[in-house]
Amino acid sequence: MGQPATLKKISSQLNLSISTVSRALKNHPDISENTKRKVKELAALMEYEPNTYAVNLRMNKSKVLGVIVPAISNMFYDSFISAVEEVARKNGYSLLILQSGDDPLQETESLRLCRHNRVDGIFISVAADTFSGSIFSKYQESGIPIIFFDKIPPSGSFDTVCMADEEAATMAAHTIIKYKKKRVLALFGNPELSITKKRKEAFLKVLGKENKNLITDVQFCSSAAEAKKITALSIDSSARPDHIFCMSDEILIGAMKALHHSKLRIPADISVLAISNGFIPGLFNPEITYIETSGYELGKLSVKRMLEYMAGNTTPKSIILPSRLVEGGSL
Amino acid sequence: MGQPATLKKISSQLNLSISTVSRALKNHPDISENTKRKVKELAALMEYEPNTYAVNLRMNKSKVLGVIVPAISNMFYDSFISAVEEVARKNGYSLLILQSGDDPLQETESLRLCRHNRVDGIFISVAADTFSGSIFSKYQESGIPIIFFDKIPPSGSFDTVCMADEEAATMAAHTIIKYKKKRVLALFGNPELSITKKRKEAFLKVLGKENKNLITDVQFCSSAAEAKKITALSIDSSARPDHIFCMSDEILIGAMKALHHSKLRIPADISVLAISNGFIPGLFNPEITYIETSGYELGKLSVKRMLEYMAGNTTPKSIILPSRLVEGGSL
DNA sequence: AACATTTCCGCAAACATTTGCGGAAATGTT
DNA sequence: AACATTTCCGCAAATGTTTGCGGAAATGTT
Repeated sequence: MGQPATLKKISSQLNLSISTVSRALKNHPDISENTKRKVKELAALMEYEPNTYAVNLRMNKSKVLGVIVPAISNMFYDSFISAVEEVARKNGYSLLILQSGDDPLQETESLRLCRHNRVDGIFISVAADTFSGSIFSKYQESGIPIIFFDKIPPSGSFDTVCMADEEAATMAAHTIIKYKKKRVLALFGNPELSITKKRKEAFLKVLGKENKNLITDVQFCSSAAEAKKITALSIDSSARPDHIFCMSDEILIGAMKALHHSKLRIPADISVLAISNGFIPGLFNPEITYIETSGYELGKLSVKRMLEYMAGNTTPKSIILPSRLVEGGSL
Repeated sequence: MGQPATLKKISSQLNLSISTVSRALKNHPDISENTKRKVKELAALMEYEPNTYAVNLRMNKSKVLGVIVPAISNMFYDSFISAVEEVARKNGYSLLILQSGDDPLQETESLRLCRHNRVDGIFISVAADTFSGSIFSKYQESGIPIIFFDKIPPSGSFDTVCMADEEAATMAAHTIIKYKKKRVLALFGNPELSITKKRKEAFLKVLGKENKNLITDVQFCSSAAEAKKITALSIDSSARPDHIFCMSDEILIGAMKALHHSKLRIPADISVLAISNGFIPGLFNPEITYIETSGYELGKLSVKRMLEYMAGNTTPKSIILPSRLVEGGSL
């Protein structure tokens, strides 16, 4: 394996033209079976591998998909990326991965990098502070398909693949009512995110009207540490909640740390319900009951939509992944 | 943002040659400040972005690094990738991510994809079943630098960046002795992996000679489920261990599930010590004492080594990341 | 004013590939 | 045997850059 083989080298060895070799390797009908065989044999021997850059330059496409997430080191995004990688690979695509670090500047920079690397499509879960969709519109106009997943821009008509946020939150609320809880501490994430808004509204819509004698304390926390602090404060107060609802894994982790510090028993003294990717709830004792929002499934759906889009179906779609209740022992 | 701008378009608008525009944008001394200014202004206006493929083709390098891991969805590899992305980005590199799924075939295929995409360097943690380093040697001969991290091939002289496996295991053993444990259930991972071998040997080296009246039960488990089963069996047996040592996060999770099912108290009835990336131990109550092996730090070291290598320092190096004990409440 | 030097820029080749077009040779049709 | 058709292959342009080389114009030196 010295210098990589090229069409030129193969062609000169066989006294053929470059174009003939190129066509032979792609089974072009113009080329006789005989020469095809000879070319393919030599190509295999020389471990020929087409130069992606020349191909991409010529074809003006890259067979690479960009993925932009706030952070790679996060169970949800991991499973998402993992699924995307799997399906993408099967369809001949590779993945370029960028983190935005929840920073709009770095997010824009990542978009630029995607364009710079001429990716064929972009998956993006927007940073917490991304306020406007204008940047995204600009990229879409330039023809490169963008699929938004999980966290989507607040405005604009884009292609989105989301959890059934309303459904999950509604399901959570109904479950809480079913268990006849009296005082609920409801922990939500960053209030600026559409995902938070959607979940909160759906949650309150049910708890507000269906149940008069249920007190709901809604709190926002944008980190596990904050969730821990708020939970600790709440369970030490005179009006201790008998239930905690956590909008995400991160929040669940914070809440559980606070609960561990107290001597409260789950679910006897206080019950817990979360919306989660599924991994974290299983680590606690008892396992936490949760409403599943699978990053893995979301990933699969996203690639599927992307391939569809690239096949020509470009009218914006909003795809929603249904959720389901997974019983643990915390409720 | 219609059709992407090219040097040609800029040059024709300014009545300059392509080469002049190219040079102006790179501050070549041959070009006058005046034309430089004009060119740069128009380039900015047209949102010119050099076509990576043309550049890569011409320069024969890609500014992309390949990362091959058994699975993306794994706390350790996440944090590793996260660190690599951070540092790589700062140095102008992007990341191509592939999973091997612990499958040697897919691993080879991933290597092929890296070559196909003409990456400038590869980071790889080998699949469990990768037996020989011959494939890797072949790639190295072709000039593309490969850095092995965490799980490295059993033979051959390669560039490696590893945890201080011996040190960590030795530290674990000494800690166990210090706490005067009598019966230890020691859970290790896949026995075929060099990382398992190294940790097991170092661990037994200490426990074997320094302490005669300490019984060590060594078991191998290649999944959390298996670890759970083995732990459950062990703690139900007549000779119940008073300590459990877990070689990895995955094993810790399995062991803890078994412990949760029992009524044993930690650390009163049974103590726990793990080698871990740091995230999982903090989720339990009490938090598990662990010896830290930071994927994040490993990632930083790996990129550093890669850059060094690409700068010309190509004599193989074996870099080791020291470990430290993090006190929880499980011991 | 004649020459040497510097400043600034363009020509053209090269990177590896794809593909429309044209054309020679072989085969088929009267 | 003359013509039409098919089979098989090469020419050349195009993709967007980078860069060695050469050369005209401007400036500097006697």
